[in-house]
Amino acid sequence: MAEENELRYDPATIEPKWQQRWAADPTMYAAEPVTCGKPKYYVLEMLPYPSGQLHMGHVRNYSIGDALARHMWMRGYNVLHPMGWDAFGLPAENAALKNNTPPREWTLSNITAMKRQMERLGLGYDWATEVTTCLPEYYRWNQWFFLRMYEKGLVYRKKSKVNWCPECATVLANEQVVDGCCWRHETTLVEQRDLVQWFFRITAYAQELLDGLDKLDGWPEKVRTMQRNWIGRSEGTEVDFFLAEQGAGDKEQRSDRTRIRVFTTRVDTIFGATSVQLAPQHALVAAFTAADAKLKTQVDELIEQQKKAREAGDLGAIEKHGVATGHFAVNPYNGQRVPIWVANYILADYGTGAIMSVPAHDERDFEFATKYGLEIRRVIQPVEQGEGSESLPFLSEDGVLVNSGEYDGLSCEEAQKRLQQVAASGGFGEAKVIFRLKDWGVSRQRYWGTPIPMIHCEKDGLVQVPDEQLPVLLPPQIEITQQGGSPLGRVPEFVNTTCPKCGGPARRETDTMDTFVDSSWYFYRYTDAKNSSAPYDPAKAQYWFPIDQYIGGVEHAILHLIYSRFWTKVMRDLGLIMNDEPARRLFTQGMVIKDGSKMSKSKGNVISPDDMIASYGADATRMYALFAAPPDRDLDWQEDGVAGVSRFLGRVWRLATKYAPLARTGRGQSIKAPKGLSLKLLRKLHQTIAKITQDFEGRWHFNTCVAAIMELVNDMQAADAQLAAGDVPAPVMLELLRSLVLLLAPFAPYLAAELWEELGEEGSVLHAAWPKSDPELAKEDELEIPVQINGKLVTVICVAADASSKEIEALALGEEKVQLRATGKTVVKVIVVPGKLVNLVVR
RNA sequence: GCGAAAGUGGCGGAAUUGGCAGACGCACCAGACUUAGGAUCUGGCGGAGCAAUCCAUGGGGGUUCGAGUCCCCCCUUUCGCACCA
Repeated sequence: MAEENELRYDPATIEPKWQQRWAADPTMYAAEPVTCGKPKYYVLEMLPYPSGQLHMGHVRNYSIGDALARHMWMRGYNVLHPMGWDAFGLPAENAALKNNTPPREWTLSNITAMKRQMERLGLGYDWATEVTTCLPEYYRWNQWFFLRMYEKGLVYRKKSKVNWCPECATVLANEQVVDGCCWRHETTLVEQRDLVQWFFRITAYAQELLDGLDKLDGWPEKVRTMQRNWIGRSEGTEVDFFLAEQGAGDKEQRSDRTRIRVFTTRVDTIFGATSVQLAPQHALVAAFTAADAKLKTQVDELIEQQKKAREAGDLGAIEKHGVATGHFAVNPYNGQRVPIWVANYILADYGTGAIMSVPAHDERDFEFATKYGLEIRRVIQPVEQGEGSESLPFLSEDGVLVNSGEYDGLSCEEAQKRLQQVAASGGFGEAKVIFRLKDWGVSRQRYWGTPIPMIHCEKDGLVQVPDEQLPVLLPPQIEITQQGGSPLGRVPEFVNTTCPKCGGPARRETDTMDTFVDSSWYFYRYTDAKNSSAPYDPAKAQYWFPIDQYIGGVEHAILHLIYSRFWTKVMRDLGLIMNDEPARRLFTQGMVIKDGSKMSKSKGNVISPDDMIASYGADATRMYALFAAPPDRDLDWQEDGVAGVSRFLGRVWRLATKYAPLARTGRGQSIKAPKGLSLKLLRKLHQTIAKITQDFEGRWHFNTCVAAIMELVNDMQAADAQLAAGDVPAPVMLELLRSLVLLLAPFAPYLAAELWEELGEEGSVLHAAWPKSDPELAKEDELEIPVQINGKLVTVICVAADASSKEIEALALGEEKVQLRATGKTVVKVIVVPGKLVNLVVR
């Protein structure tokens, strides 16, 4: 029995042994000083929220990052591979409510548990640079940045309609509203409330955020497209229509008139404007309805329709309704009076919340005008009359103006320029670029977040907390309740303070910051995590940045990844870094699914990493996560597959332990002109090295890397009888096993460490040099190449690797099967692709 | 509706530049060893056929000596955007 156990791969023994040894050396995964002279490599996985449990998505994410980090270590790079915790946020407060545990305790104990899981997985992080965002030593720098940004005019406060999630009892950023619902509560409709809020002026960087995307060629096109859409740049013109008051005629002074500013991308069609459409929430509508109860009812109906559509998550499909206000507006270009309508398809928060309606040249306006019988006036004629060019709406900008007074005959493009100039000189409009991107609302009426470091003084107004008073600490003892308003507002010791300017009594700001502030710059902190006098040393950040490879889920394509790009640009403008972008390359891994759908508690299809590790070990679990699918695709978790990888690791273990004694005796001897089995296996080895090395450099198809290692092991195992008979000399065996272990090291670090020791190697496999493929050895001397007739496979011939086309052709034509098929026919053409195939065209 | 990605055995997937379709693994079948192991080893495993062969990469067309790969049309799935004026 005991003897049998020895012949068995037992990760439950091997892995904890190494885990203990590694834990005893905390510098094992530490980066070297910036002066070390090695090229640097910063590999980063997105930091997790400390929910208390790693899920398979984490395991996959970190297995990819860890394999890359280990590979780069072995390639001789100075590697920074850190980990931290995105530790502020609502779940801690919910847990506090449920279990009566303070958020801080709950969060910190979750961190301990998850860190243990990570260590059990054997992930190579330098814990000396660990960042925990809920600790004062971190969040004080959120406050510090807030103040610097305030000083630069990048932080401001305004009363505005905000997205309010009744479930979270707090405000949400635009980015956190998904289909009109809360991103955390997918069925909870977000309400609009009027609140005074703090904002970051991300729109100041809108153009740069957009332009930067073109240079981020190491990012997935998908993510760049999503960000482009989100930023939503649009070039056009703002034009003032004037309210034509009843009876006022044209006598009134232009300056006294009420302006209705509209935004349009097609000012060239303005002579075709037959109405002005206002969003139901437009300020002018409020003025109209105040004097018109019937209109008010109708407008309220429109607002209700919009709300319902939002609820259905389908604002785009809303049926267009509108109501005429009875008021009129004057087109500034031709003085024409057009009716003012209110319509449910006009968005209050885009552009000016008002449009000119040109039914002849806009699909939506056409639909609306048709429905309500509004005039449709063509003002653009196609350059070339073609089929369909006469039908309306005519949307192309490839045309010339008609029915447009002095502008007739101009091309659309020319007309746009001219009309913009006219508007500007006439003082009733201007060329304008607008963005869909809105400023980032960061106020949250929650407890578990970074306190905003501002003070309200009756005498001095808004006053910054002086730097030397940072951090503004979260009060430790607080009763978490579900009632609305800022929880900090209920803690008098927190709220009541003195004004730093006048020394008089004052009140602290009680809002906390959105947790996306925390994750916008955490990766800079890793470079200098213990710094207590600055967020980080700019020299260290400059050495490490940009991040060479960032790895995470595509769900952060907008929120986190746009905020951190913004933050990087702000820090650059504060002189704290030199780079424009945080990460050179971004990799978005696919989801881990089970039976075709996302793992979730409600579906009961959640696979626990702990269970997998307990059954098959960390190596098998990690390796399966890399083997089951290419990393950018979704991965269907199949436990039988993990068992298969575990069996494979067992084969490796048995093979290596069986031949390690022989291999050890080969140390120091050189391999001379290998032949026969030695040559065959060495050739396979060097092909495998080349394949895997290449994959790490570009494609990242780790599934085929693992498959390649399996092929190598299968070849060795198939030769077991010959190996046992001593057909392969000791130095060759050493080369084979040593390289096998090195290739395995990024994917199965525990087994690699164990076998490295078994082979009698000194030092850690982590810093052993990655094997180099010898192209001479990898080259086949004989090739099997297919012979086709008219593209159909007929036979396979064996030729020398350096055979000429003529030789190959002769060989192919001499084949019995070929002759049989070719009799009575003419060989029209012979195609020989050296090293690939022969194709005979016969007729 | 617009845009992107994808569609290959019973399953996950491979085929990096147009060149032997199905590597590697799972599941399954047969056998060996032993006999109760989630063990190991050997062999088989897209379909039809005794076979030679033929048919097969969502469907249809095309380019080519040759197409899973390139082009056109269509279908399905997933994701993103969706009255953005």
